[in-house]
Amino acid sequence: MAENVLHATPLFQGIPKGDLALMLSCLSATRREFPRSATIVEEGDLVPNIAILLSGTARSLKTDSAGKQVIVTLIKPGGYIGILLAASHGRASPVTVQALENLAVLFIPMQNILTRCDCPHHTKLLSNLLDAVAEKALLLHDRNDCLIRPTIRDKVLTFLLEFAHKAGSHSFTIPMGRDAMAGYLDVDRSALSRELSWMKRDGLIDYKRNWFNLRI
Amino acid sequence: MAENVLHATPLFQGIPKGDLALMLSCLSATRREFPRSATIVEEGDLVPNIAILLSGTARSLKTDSAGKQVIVTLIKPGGYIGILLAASHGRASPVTVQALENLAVLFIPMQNILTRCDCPHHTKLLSNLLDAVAEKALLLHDRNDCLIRPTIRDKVLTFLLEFAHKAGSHSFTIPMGRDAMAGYLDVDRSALSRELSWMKRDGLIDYKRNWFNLRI
DNA sequence: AGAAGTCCGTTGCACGTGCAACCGCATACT
DNA sequence: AGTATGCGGTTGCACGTGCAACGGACTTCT
Repeated sequence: MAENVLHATPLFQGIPKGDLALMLSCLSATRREFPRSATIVEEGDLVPNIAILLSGTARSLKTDSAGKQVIVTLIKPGGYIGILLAASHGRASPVTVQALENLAVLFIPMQNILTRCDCPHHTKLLSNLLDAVAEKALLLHDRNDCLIRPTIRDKVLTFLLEFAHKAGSHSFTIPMGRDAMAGYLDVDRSALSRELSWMKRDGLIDYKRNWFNLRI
Repeated sequence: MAENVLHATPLFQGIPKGDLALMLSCLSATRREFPRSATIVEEGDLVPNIAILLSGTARSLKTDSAGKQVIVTLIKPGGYIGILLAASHGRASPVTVQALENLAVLFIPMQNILTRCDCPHHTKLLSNLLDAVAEKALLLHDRNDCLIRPTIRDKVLTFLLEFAHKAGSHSFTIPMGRDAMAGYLDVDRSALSRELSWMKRDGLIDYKRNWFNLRI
């Protein structure tokens, strides 16, 4: 079961299923379990391992200057914990990662990924790792692109154009509801609904629930 | 001269100066020149090479939905062009990179970095590359952290706390002026000045120009 | 010294948007 | 069928902030 999740994870893509177990032992990957509401990474920790979530869900959150807790991301099976921190040298974690349910996590020491060993597909693994880190960065870049727009309308247009670009069509469905969309764009949900209807009124877009159509 | 810039660049840190030339030829690095206002990367391009700016300055910009051009970053000698795109597989560039002056650029095919060759310090190079990509991602993360705060005061506090954390002190100097700070936080400069003086009035911070002191 | 430029702070005003509350419409469950 | 729940749209209001314009402190150049 663990292997199924791993094989679907981008880090091990392109690596034959039969070679996975060999690679994992070569990399000294270790499996650990965490009970519900345990802390996997604490704010300020150094992270020498890549962690892959095998089962359960976790969340990363940051403590505000006022002590308020801000949820940053939700991590699902197949997702990474601290991949950026492990890839970077000596960066302290800006977030705390908590288990929302009982977790099974696979740890892989970053050092073992960097140091070439004799097991097969190591080049592929490195390439995948680099790809995963770069992809994370590009996703952050995409969100920044939306966040820096001055008005909600601009944010929404940037957001939708990115989806249209990926879909290769003016018409597409987004994989989230209004709440998540508002959270991503960092705007109030009702303000987002208001602006969306104004944009429809102005003939910029058409939409119904999660389906959108750009008329630009 | 090119080697001086390269040796200072994070990608080649920890690699003895004497071995650099050998590595570059092993990696098939090629040097190219660009005249002022030339385009190095176009929006939508695929980027198979890491590019390191040897001399001159460049900027990356993005064309708005309204056709307006938004400046994203400024690139100085020793800086990278398209490192995230080269590290990611098949991602099209979201930005255009333009030469602001005459440029000298060093191109290194990403494939040659990934595929282990016999030249020394290749592991170090890979580690450095991963580190550079992760660092870029973490910088984007830090900025996101500021951008998602609801008010200017929250943004400023997050921004300053990050600096205080890095400096290890409540008192520090930031390497940018009000314009750049306002740009980073994506707020109006005058609104930033206003909020800063209110925060001083409220006893939260003290400051003078680029010097700040947190009293929290 | 005078002029011009740069950087930063101040302020009046208007507009965008966060906030709260409410409603309509689905789907799911008993 | 009736109720509960979740999601999305609507609206009045107040407040934060973008915007524009101006002034002061400081630097640079002629």
